[in-house]
Amino acid sequence: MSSRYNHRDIEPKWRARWAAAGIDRALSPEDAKGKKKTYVLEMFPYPSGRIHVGHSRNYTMGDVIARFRRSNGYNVLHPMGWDAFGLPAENAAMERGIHPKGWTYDNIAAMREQLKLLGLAIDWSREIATCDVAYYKHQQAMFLAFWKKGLVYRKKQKVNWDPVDNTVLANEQVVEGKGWRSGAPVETRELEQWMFKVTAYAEDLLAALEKLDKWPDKVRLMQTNWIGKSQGAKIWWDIASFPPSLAGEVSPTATEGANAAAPPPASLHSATSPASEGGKHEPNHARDPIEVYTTRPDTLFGASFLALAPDHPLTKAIAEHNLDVAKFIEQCAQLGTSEADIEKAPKFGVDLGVRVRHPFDPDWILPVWGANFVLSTYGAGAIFASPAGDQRDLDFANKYKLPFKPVVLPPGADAATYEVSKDAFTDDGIIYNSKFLDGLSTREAIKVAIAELVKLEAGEATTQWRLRDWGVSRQRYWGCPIPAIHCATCGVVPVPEKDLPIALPDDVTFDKDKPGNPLDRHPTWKHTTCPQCNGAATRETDTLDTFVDSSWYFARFTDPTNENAPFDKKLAGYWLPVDQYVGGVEHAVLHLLYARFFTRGMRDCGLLDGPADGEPFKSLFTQGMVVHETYFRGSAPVPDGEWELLDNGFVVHKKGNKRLSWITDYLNGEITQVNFVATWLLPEEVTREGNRIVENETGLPVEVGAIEKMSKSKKNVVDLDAFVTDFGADVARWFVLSDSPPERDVEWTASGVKGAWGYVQRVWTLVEAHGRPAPKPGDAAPSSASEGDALALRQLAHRAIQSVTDDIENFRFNVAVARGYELVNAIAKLKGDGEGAVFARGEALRILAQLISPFMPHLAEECWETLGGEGLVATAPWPVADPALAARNTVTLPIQVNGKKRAEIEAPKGAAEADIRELALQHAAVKPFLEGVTIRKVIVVADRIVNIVAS
RNA sequence: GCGAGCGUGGCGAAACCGGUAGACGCAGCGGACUUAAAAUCCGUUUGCCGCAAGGCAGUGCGGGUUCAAGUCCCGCCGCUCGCACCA
Repeated sequence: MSSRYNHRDIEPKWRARWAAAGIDRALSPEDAKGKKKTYVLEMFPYPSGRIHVGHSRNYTMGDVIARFRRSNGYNVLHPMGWDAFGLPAENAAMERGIHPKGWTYDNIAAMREQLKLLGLAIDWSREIATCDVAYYKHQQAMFLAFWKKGLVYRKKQKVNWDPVDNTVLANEQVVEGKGWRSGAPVETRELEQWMFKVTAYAEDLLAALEKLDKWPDKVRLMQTNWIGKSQGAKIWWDIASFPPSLAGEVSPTATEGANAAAPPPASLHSATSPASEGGKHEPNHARDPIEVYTTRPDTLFGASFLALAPDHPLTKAIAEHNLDVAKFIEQCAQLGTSEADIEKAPKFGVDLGVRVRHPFDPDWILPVWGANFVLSTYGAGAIFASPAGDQRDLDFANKYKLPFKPVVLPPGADAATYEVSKDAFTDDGIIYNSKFLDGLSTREAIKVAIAELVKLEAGEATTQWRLRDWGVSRQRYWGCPIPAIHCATCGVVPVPEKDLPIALPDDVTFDKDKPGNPLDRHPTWKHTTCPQCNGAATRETDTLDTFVDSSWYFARFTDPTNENAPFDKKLAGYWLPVDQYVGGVEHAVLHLLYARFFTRGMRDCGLLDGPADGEPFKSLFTQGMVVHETYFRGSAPVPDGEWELLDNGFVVHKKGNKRLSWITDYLNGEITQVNFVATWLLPEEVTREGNRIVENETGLPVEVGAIEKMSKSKKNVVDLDAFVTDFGADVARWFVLSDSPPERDVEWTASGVKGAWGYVQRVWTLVEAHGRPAPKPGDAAPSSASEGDALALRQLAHRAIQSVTDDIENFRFNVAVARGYELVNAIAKLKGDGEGAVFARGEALRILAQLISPFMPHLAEECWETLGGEGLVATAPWPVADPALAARNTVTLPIQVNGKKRAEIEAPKGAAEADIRELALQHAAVKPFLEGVTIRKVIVVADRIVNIVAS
C-alpha cells in the first residue's frame, strides 16, 4: 500500500534541483523589471563550530518569509554570511594550537554544509566572511572616510585591564572583579582608545525610532532608554570660600583674571559630549565655578548642598590636602561595582570644606560635599541637592543633618502644614518658598528659572545623553586591523588609501605563556614608515571591535564581490533597506544601534545613497530561542558556608575553586547543600524511564536542570546533522515553528518532534493514496464537488489559503502550522471515490502542498510533483482563495439569555435582524428561560450573536 | 528602585475590532488492526453534579464599565525581560 516518506533520499534530491535551477539567486535590478524587491535577512552567525537545532529557528523564520515572498512574485535577496572575527578563535588557538584562521574557515565550511541541509532558499553566491581581506579592506577604507568626516577620534578611556593576560577585558569578561580567564584581579587603566562618534547622531537616532513602526515597541523603548535624552540645565556655582590649605596652594598660580562670574570654558563643551571628555582646559579649582547638571532648576530655592563625585577633579584636588577626603575617595573605590553592591551601598559623603554662593542669592552660602552616589560619568559629575524633591538627596541630608526646606507643594497639600521628612515628593506640583517662582507649576518654573540663570550668566538650558561614544579598540589579533600609523614626529597618521588593505599577518604565535596581542609582538609587522615624513613609524596594533564588522554587512550583501568599493551605490540603493530583519532580542541595543549609526555615517561620507533616512532595517522581528532541559550528574553534597550565589543560579566556591556548581537545595535563602556539576550530559546520552532520567551508559540517575537556551556549555543541544539524518530537515523546520508563537521561546521535546514527524508521514500518505494529478486552479469542478462533504472540504481548503497567507504575513507561524493540521485532518476525513470527493481531495492536497511549501519545502516539492504540479512548487505562484468558496454564506449564531449561551441557530449571512430576532425568541431551547420573565431588550449583532436581556 | 511584557486545561497554546473560551499539537483514556509490540487509524478529553437530557462554575486575585469582558478601566499578587544611585 503506502510507502514511508523517505526523507533521506527525497530531501537531497530537491536541494540539488533547486541549486541546478538557480532559483535562490537574487535577480539584478535590470533582470527584475516589473518585480518588486524584497530583502530578507537573518542576523548572520558567528562560526563557532557546529550548528544545533536551536540555531535553525532563526533561519527557518527568515526562510518562510523569503519563500513566501518569492511565491508572491518578489525579487528576493536572502543571503548568508559569517561574523567571523572574534575572541573564540584566539582562545581555540591558545588551547589547541590551531591558527585562528584555520579554525574559523574550518568551522565556516562545516556550518555551511549544515545550513544547506536545512534547505534554506539562500543565495549562496553572495556568501561573505568578515575575516576575509576582501571584506575588511573596505571596512578599513570606510574607517578612513569616517575619520576624515570627524566620526572617528582618539581618547583616553578607563578600561578593565587583566595584568596577567595583558589585555583589555569587556565588562562581561570581568567576573567578581577578576579576569574570567586568568582569575587575576582586574585593574583599571587609562588607555588611548579609538572611538566612533555615535553621539553625533544622538538626536537623530532617537527621533527616527518613532518612524520605525515595524520594529517591536520593546526594542524601540530599549534604544530610547539607552540613548537616554534628558533635558535640563547646567548651573555654575561661584565659589565663596575654600579650605585654607587648598586656597593657599592654588590661588597664586592662577594666570587668568579672577572673573568668577563668567561662564567657564567648560560651557563650551558640545551638548552631545559626555562630561568626562573635557580634557583641554586646565581648570583652576580655586576660581572656576562648580558646574552641576539638573533637570529640576525649579527647585533651586530648595537647595541644601552641592555634591561632587568621588573622582570629580575638585574632590581629587582637595584630597591631596585633606586626609578625610582622601579616605572618602578610597572608600568609594573599594566598593564593588556590581549591581547588587550598588544597591546595597549606603549613601555616604564628606564635607569638602568648600562653600558656594547660590546663583539667585549671593548671600546664601551652601556647603559642598563629596558623595558616593554621584556619578562622574554623567552630567557634570556634580549635582545640587534639593532634598525635598529627590529621595537620594533627602536620605543624604537626613544622614548628615543638612537643613533644607520643601519648595514644591503637592496638589491638594496645605502650604502651612506640609512637611517632608522621609519621603521626597518628586512629582509635579506648585512652587512655593521660592520668591519669583512662587505659584508657578513645576513646568513653568523650570522655564522661568532657566531664563533667570541665563540672565545672570549663571547657567543655561542643556541636553544630556546617556549614550556614549563607541570605543572600538581591541588589543586582539583576530580582528580588522585599524589603518593608522604612529609617528614620533607626525603623531597619529591615517594609512593612505592606496596602501590598503592592511592585511593581518598569518605568521603569529599563540602561546599561553606569552599573553597579550600577537600583532604587537610580531617581529616585523608593525614596523613601517610614516606616510607624511617617511621616518620610522609603527602601525596601530589594535584591531576593531567585531561589532564594527556587523554594522555594515547587510549593505555588502547587495554587491558582495565589488573590489573597488564596499558596494555599488545603485545596488545598495536598490536593495536597502532590509525589508525584514530577523534575529535575537539580545541585539536590541548594541548591534542594532551601531548598524543605525553606521548607515548614517556611510550616507554622510557619500558611500550610500539609500536609505536616505539612515535606517538600515525597515522591519524587525525578534524571535524566541529554542530551549531544552539540561541534564547533569551530581556528586556528594558539600557543606555550606563557603559558597556564594551568583545571579545565574549557580554557586561558586569562595576559596579559589572556580568550578561552577548547581544548587539542589536552597532553603530560606541559605545554601544548605551544593552538588558539584562534574558533567553535563547531552540529551542523547540520557533516557527517560518513567519519571526519572538515567544515563544510558551507566544506568545511573541523572539530575534534570533548568530549561535553558540551547548552548554548547550546558550540552542541552541536539545536533543538526544527526537530527536531519533521523527525521529530516522538514521535521526540524516544522517543529521549531509550531507550538509556540515565534517571539516566544519554544521547548524542544521528543513529543513535539513526534507530532511533526507524524504530520509529514500523514501528508505523504494522503498524497500517495490520492495517486493521480490534482485539478489545477480554473479547472471546472463537477457538480458533485459543490455539495455535502466535498463542498465542505473545498471551503475549508480555500479558507486555509486566506488564513495561512494572513498568518505568514503577520508572523503567526504557529497558527499557520495549526491550519496545516486542520486541513490534513479534513482531507483524511473525506471518504469515498466519487467524482466530487476526488476533485475536492485533489484540490485540497494541491493547496496543502503550496501552503506548507515555505515551511517544509522538500515535502512540498515531492507532493507537488506527485500531484502533477507544473515546475517547482517553490516558484509556483502563491495560491489565491476562491472568494465564492472562502466566503461563508451561513453563520452559526449563538443565542444568549442574559449573557449565557442557550442555543445556536444557523442563519444565512446578512439575514435581516427582525428574522433573526424571531428565530431566537421562538427557539425551543431558549423558550424555557424566557418563561415568567419580561424581555427587556433583544440585542442582535449581525452575523455574530443574539443576546436576550430579560428579568 | 524605574520601565516594559506576560499570567487561559495535565503541558505547549488559539481566540483578529469586546460577541460560542480552549482551534491545533502533545500527554491521557477507550477502541480497531496485530500472536505481540511498534507504526497507523477511529473515538474521547476544562472542572464539578447527573443514568441521561442537561445544569452549574471557569481565563492569577479583588472590584468596575457593558446587553456582553480572556480582551477595556482601577487596585493587588506572581513570573520574565531591560535599565539601574542618570540628578
